[in-house]
Amino acid sequence: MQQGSPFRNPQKLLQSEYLQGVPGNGHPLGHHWVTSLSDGGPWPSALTGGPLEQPDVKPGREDLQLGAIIHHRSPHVSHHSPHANHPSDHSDEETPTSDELEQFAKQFKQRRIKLGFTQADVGLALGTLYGNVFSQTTICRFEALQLSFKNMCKLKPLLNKWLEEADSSTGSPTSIDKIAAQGRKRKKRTSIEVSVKGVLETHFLKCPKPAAQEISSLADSLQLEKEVVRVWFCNRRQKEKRMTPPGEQPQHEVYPHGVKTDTACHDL
DNA sequence: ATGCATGAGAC
DNA sequence: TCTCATGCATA
Repeated sequence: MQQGSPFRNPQKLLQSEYLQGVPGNGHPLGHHWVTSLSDGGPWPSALTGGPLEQPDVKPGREDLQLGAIIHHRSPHVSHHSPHANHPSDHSDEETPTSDELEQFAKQFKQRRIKLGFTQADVGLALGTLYGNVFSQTTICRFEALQLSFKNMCKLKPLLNKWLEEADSSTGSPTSIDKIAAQGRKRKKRTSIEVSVKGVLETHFLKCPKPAAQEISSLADSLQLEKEVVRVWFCNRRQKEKRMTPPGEQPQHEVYPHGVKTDTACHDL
C-alpha cells in the first residue's frame, strides 16, 4: 500500500466543486487488490454464435462485439469445437458460455439468499478468503449479469468457491474482517435531469463516441460540465456492453443497434 | 439496484 | 482519450 497524497491526480480536472468537505479526509488508506486478470479477449463465441472458444490473445483489439448480446437459452447446446485440440468437455475452468453464466448467477443468488448472506457479505468474504474484496455493487451486478462477459468469467470461479465454502461449512463463522474505510475526495454525484438524459440518449444513438469538441458544445447547450458529459458517454457505452441490457429480460432478443457507428458522427 | 465517478492500462 | 473493472453514494 503506497499512500502519500490523497489526491494524486495527474489530470487537471478543473472542476469547481471538487473537494467539498469530506468528513475526516485525513486518513488515506488505499487497498489495491491488483487483480491482474488483465484483459484479453472479446466475447466468446457462444454469444455471437460464431465458432471460437478460447482466451486467445490477439494483437489487434476490436471492440465491436457488442451489437449482439446473446440470451441464448436454446435447448441445444452449441457444440462446436473448431479443432480437436483439447478435451472440450470441462464444466469448469474453461470459458463458460453466456448460458452457463446466466445459470450460475441465478443459482448463486438463490443459494446465497438461502444461506442468509447479503451481497455485501459475499463481497467481504471473498476478500477474507481469497484476498479480493468486492463491494455489494459488484456482487449485485454479477447476479444481475450486468457485467461484461469477461468480467463475469473472472468473478465466477471466485464466487463458486465461496459458494462451496459457504454451504459446506455448516457452522463455521466466516472470519468477518473489517476493511478500513477509505478517505478519498470524490466528486459529488451530479444528478442529471431526466429531460437532459433524454437529450444525451438521443445523441448517443446518433453518435456513441462524440469527439471532444462535440462533447463541449453538447455540455454547453445542456449546461453541464464537460467532464460530466464525457463520463456519461463512457458509462453509457459500458452499459451497452453488459451482458443483459437494461429493459430487456433474458430472452432471445437481438436488438439491431448501430452502435458501431464510429468514425463519423457529426451533426449540427 | 443503479447512477455517476475514479483510476490504471491500452492505444 | 478511451476502455474496463470497480465502487461510493444515492434513489
